[in-house]
Amino acid sequence: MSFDATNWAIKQRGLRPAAKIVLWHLCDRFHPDHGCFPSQDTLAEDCELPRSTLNVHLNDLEAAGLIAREQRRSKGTRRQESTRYRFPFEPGFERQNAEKPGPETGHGSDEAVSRNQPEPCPENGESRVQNLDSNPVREPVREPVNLREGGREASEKNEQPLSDAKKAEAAFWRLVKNWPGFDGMPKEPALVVWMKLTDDEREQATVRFPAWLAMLKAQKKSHVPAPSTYFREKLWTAAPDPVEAAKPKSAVAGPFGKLWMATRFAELMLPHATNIPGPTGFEQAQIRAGKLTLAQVREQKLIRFGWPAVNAMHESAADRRPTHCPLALEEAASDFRQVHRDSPLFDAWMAEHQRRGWPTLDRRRVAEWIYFPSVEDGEAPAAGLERFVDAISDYLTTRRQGDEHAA
DNA sequence: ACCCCATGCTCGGATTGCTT
DNA sequence: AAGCAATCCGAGCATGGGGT
Repeated sequence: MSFDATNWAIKQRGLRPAAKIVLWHLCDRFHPDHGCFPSQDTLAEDCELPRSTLNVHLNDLEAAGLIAREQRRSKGTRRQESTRYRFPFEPGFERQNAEKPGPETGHGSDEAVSRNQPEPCPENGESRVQNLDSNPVREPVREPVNLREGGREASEKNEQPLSDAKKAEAAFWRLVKNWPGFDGMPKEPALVVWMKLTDDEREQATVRFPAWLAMLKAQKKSHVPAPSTYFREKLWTAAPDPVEAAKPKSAVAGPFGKLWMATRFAELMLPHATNIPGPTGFEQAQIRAGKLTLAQVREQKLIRFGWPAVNAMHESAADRRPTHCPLALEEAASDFRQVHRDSPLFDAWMAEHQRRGWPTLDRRRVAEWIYFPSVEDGEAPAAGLERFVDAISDYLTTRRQGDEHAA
């Protein structure tokens, strides 16, 4: 599955609920390297819909330009195979839609570029494949735009806000002039989409472009999506914000695993929150009655409110939901060792928690095996914890500075 | 010839939610 | 409550191919 793809699916608006579910499951079956080709039976089962209804929604999604279907046949046997589904964020999708001549845009090469079977085809109406011209994503030019001299000239001297059309156009050319492979692409669709963005979106698209390119490179993507796709799908939102980029990168980690527990311990090693609520009226009464001491109340409050991030992790873990954990802790976490929840070592760890005033783990709500910093035979948990803290000292320093800065 | 596979499509009926 | 539209569902047929 692809988180990016499902994330994209969930952001689509204006679809019927069931169509959105179909799109989501399609994206769930999408693999960045291999594509997406679930059988209709599989998809229908995923969506808990009958196949007939599934087809209705597939048609809707195709008409909305959110998917393109491509029938496949086995090369050897010519037997029909499950349909391949393409998405707008895939390079092939863009090329099919952008270069196919349309009644309004009028652009496109003479040769067919669709990978669909030539017969039946969109033109003859025997719609076993998509009707490319029904794609509403590609919109007609609403205002004349100068694609050549005007834009380039302006780009040379223009440093003002992107508020009027000419300046926005200039910014467009500055951004795309070095776009990989843009020479051979049609320019107009990209410019049209660009002009529809808000000033703020154009700025974000520009600022984040280098980070986005770097991200593609890191992902070893061989193809850079066309500018029109980048603008239309707002792909820059997937790239780290230059400000946010300074923060540690994270990964999704399951509860009680190495990285999850390392994150939990790292959070506990940070200074606790200071906005701890005072005793409630009931607690004050209990203190007056001698049933509780003020210190006990404060201790309980600290456990409940002192490390909100840890409590949030505990809540997620109760629902078996993972947590985003900083990858900076991964190396230190690799030394963690499994501890059984019914073992004396687990008890010793919880005793260490209590000694430090930390929230403990409930034996009944944890996994059977939990990872803790490695502890030698006869050694107290505190020693293992100390080694872990040493190993992540840089991370903790950065976090403390970050928290101070944020405060 | 018959069956199978994977898909596209249509139809009538049921359900649901909204409006009057 | 009645009417209406949207949505969903199950059944069935068609297409284009392969396998036996």
